[in-house]
Amino acid sequence: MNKANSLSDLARHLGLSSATVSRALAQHDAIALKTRERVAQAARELGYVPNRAAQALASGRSGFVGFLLPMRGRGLADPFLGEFVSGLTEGFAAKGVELLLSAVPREGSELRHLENLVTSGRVDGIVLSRIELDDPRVARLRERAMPFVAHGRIGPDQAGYSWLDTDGRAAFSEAFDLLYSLGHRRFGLLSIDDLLTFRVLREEGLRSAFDAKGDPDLSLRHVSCARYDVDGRARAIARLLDGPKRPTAILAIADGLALELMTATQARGLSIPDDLSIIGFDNIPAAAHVTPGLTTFDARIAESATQLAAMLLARIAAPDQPHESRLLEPQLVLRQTHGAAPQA
Amino acid sequence: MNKANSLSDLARHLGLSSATVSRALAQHDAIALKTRERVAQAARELGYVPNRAAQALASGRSGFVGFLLPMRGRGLADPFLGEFVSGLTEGFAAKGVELLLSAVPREGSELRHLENLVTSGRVDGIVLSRIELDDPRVARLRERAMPFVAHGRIGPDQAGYSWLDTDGRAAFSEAFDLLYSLGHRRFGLLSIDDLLTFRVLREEGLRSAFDAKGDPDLSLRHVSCARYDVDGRARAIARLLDGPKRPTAILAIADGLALELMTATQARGLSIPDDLSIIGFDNIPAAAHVTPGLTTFDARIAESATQLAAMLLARIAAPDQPHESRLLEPQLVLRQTHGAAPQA
DNA sequence: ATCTTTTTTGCAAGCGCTTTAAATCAAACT
DNA sequence: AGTTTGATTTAAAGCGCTTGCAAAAAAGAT
Repeated sequence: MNKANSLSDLARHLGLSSATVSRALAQHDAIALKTRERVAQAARELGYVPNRAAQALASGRSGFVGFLLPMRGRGLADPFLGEFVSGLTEGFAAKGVELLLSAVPREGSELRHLENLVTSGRVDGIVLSRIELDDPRVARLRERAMPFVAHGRIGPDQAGYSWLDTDGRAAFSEAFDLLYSLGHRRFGLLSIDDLLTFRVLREEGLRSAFDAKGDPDLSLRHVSCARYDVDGRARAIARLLDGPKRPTAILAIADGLALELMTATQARGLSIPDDLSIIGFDNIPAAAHVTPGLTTFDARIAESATQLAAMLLARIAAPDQPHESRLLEPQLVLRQTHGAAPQA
Repeated sequence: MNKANSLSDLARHLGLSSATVSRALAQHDAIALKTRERVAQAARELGYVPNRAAQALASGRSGFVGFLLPMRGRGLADPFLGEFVSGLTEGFAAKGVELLLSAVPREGSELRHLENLVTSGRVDGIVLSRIELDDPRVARLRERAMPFVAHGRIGPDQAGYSWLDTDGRAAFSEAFDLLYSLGHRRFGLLSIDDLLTFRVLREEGLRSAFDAKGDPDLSLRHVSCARYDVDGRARAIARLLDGPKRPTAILAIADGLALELMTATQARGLSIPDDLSIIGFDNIPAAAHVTPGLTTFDARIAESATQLAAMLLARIAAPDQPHESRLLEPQLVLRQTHGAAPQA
């Protein structure tokens, strides 16, 4: 009962050819069921584990799947990404596939990085997140015929690739309507500069609900900041809070910003929600732990990721199937940062 | 200027043998510098990217490095793991190595999973975290001669493998002394059941500082809970807070527990730090955002991870070098959860 | 100019698996 | 017994790279 370290060891032990053993282990149905069982049994006994590199070279498939981890910002320490990648990992693990975490360098071209990842054959498929309008990565992967799925849509053109998104547009409309019904008329929007589609869609949602009211008393102060610029964020928040006619309700494009806004608000001695109502988006864990608890939308991050993982594996298995898209409805989580508008 | 998809394409284009080209790209110094440059240039122009699977098969090294991601608990949504893995990824990326995130199934043997990872040749090295006393993974990897580094020590035997740890023992002594000097005499310790070495060491640190005082007025209520059991944690916290002679100062083995303790404390209408002082460990981001800010030790998680990455790459490059170990001194971050003991 | 020595390059043999096409075998018909 | 057919298995050719060893070229020594 010595160990079998290669297919041919195993084949010799069984008195079979390595071709048969290979097919048997892959559950090819050209191989008699009895043989398949015999092989599986022997493999188990001899502790045979196939060599991944050899499989990859021969088959052209690495058995890995990639995720581009942006190294600007906080990486996985960002609660959103942490939960997202965790969900991905779990989704893939369920099918025995592993995630390759490919760090996108702070500077240097992300596209070149992606290109290299693809042509080196390190991965069989890729998960794209933080999709931008007309994201060039999508175009590139399509050219290269590399299976991928996107967390988010690239804009008007939503066909020709598989995506999953959370309906931030509907959510922001809903948030506006809620606050309006609570008497708020002076609104603020705290957003980011980047052309990420999620921000564009959420802004649209707010704007359309705002316009739908046709209320002349309504006002909206819209400020935005660079995503990774701490000072810039502080300045944006200051513009929102310190100007004349401060808004009584602010929507933040994501929970991270909402949390910073809360801190800044409290630092100014204002009360939440008595002086200011705040609603965020994502429902990161910290949203529940902060005081008062942040009212926000649950984006079901981990679940989205798990679904994306399954979608990607399906694409890899059948690249010619039509593309699939899913739009999840975020759920409003009512905590303590929203309330009636203050009396003038 | 058509693309070169394989080494031999490139070699043909250059009028060299593929052996020379291979060596040139690897910066072998048996190859003339001029040739190396010529090859590099051509590779760039023809967009040649080596096939990773072929390299792996031929060289016996995959070019990947593995991390076992525990799927019990919150995965990467755990702020500690998120920051840790992020630091790892960054450390490896600096050397062009990618991290394979291998999810350890909720049930099933972690050891078997590890064994499989090793013998399939998917990774050249492994980072182990959450080390237990006499961690069997360490023994296993040693047997298999697979390079690895550990975040933490396995216990008394601290040689024979490379590790990096944060000195939680010293930290907990320091925390105790601080609280003692603030007048606290009734202490609590909120800990976990698992045989993770970090908890054992931190407990030792507290205990030794406690014993060193030899103060008969001192008391210590020590409770612990299963790590992944929400109810269990709540019960443990209740035992700490609701008994007679409630402690006036509690050390939590990690920030996650400290945060839950804070919430529970406030839910009971107690004031922090007026009624109860709390000190945690790790300095996860939430520790700064919570109100009042949590006094804790900065474990420099990301930095530890980055150092571990470098240590692992060094081991892979030179497996016969002596083992290295590093002990980082955590820094006490004074925020608002510690204060003078309440008057009896 | 010849013989060494040192540099530089090439030959060829794998690495361990998958896969195409062909061979073998057993069963089922004439 | 001779075919035919369908079910199984095998031989062999790679996949694209690395690397030990040998050969060729260049440089130095005599």
